[in-house]
Amino acid sequence: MARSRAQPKAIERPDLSVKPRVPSATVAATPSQRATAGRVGGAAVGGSTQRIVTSITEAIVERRLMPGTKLAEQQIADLFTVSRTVVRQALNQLSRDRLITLSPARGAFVAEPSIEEARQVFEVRKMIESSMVHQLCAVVTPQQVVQLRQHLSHEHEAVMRVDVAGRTRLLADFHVTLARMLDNEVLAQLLADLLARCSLIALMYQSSHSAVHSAAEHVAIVEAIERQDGRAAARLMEKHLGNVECSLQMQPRASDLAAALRM
Amino acid sequence: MARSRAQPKAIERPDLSVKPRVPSATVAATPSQRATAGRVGGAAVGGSTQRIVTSITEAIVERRLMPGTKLAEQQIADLFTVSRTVVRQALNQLSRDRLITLSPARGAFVAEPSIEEARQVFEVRKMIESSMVHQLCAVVTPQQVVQLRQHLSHEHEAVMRVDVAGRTRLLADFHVTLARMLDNEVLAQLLADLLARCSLIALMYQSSHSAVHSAAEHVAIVEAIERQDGRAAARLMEKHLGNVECSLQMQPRASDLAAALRM
DNA sequence: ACGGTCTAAAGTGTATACAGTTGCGCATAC
DNA sequence: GTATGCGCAACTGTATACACTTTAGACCGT
Repeated sequence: MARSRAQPKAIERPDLSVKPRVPSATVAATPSQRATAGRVGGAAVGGSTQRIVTSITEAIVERRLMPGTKLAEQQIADLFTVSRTVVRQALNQLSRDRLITLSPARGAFVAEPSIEEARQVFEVRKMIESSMVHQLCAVVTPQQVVQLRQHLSHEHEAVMRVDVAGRTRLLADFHVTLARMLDNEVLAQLLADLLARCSLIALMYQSSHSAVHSAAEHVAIVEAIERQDGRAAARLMEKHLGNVECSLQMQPRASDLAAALRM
Repeated sequence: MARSRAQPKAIERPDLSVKPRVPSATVAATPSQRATAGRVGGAAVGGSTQRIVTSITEAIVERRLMPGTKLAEQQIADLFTVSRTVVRQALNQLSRDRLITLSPARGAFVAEPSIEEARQVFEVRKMIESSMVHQLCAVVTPQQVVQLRQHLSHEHEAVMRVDVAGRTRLLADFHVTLARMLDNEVLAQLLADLLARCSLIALMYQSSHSAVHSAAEHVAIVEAIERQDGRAAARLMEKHLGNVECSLQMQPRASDLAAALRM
């Protein structure tokens, strides 16, 4: 064996498994799994690639892979028992999703979004989501309100039982759920993309904006939607996102400091 | 040579060249050229890949490649004198940009966005761009107004001299220019992405909404911005996009008919 | 002892080789 | 003459091989 390929299957893997999990599955599943999505029975072309993308995405969102971590191709290839070719495809997709950054000839690293980038992402989210809820108010159905209320109760449960991973996912899913209610897949995917980046941002700048707070604001938004009060809903959404953003900028934290030293 | 590789350099290439062009270069240059962008002197890692992405993107936007056209890997590899490995990377990026669709085990084809998808894209654009101009009105500088006026005059010139490719590019650039004025790269890239898709949509459903009309509406928008009248600007932008969209849906045209027959 | 340079190992970028699948054409049977 | 089945050619998907870049460790010079 010329290189480091040899291990029978996996050695010292940091838990890059593909778990089924709760029946939400939106955030981690969204950014890249659109490209070569289709096909069920036969080939499953992007099958291997997609499996890797999903695993790494989940690993990043769930904080098992910290920002700045190097992702060596051969190492990943060994973990998943595929060739580097497939791994490279996956890394390219992840790079497009802004979850990792590719440094030419040096390798792939888990992204470390800057505070400026965070600001921009939240600004875009405000634009999109305030318009979104505004429009939703005009066309929302009673069933959809019920669905939203159910989601809120799920959020509440997750917060209560201090299920960090679960509540993070649910809090993000809330926004995608709103997008899907407008029957606009383009919007939903766009937002899902931004939310994945937000997950990374949130865990870099350790949001002090507690989950409890977010959940409460979600409740207020849903109430405005139920009243079909578009203006209020839009305003609440903007405020909500502003709060989340503010609680980030407060602390240019450890990980960022480390990044600074590295420069 | 086992396969069809043999031709010295290029044979019967359908004009996939990389032209410098006018100093705008935004639409075609935007969607994918962010991933492995950096580096100037040495390696130029994505260099080859990026060259292919750019060429194909331009070819699609400028109607040299019609929707539904098959893009065979080996053929492209021969044209650019690279291996299929590089071509596949490029095709993956293009697929992520929604400019082509990858059919597993069948190959890559220039995308044929559906009318429904077109509707969704325009809806998202309305959400984003109306908020965008609204915000811009609050922070716009005199220099920026001057810049916008210059852009308008370029549009006017292009329309006058019936420069189809140029005017299409400029009309799209107008929107990206607005985005960049908010100092929000995330927003600009997002919008550029949507605009590339719009180019494809526009040339599939042959917009009857004449360029003259669009240019006139752009003028009205800039005037509102100059007055710093956020409400008016947002309303005008929504109306503008609505007009463009409407003029598409009117005619489910030839290409779409062909697609229908193909099914 | 500290700093610089050289060398070797590791890792990325690209090309090639191979295996599996799809699609098309031809031949044969009805 | 038409329809159906078989076989071959082309092409995609994946693995492997090779070249070049980066990087870290050792050795030498100051």
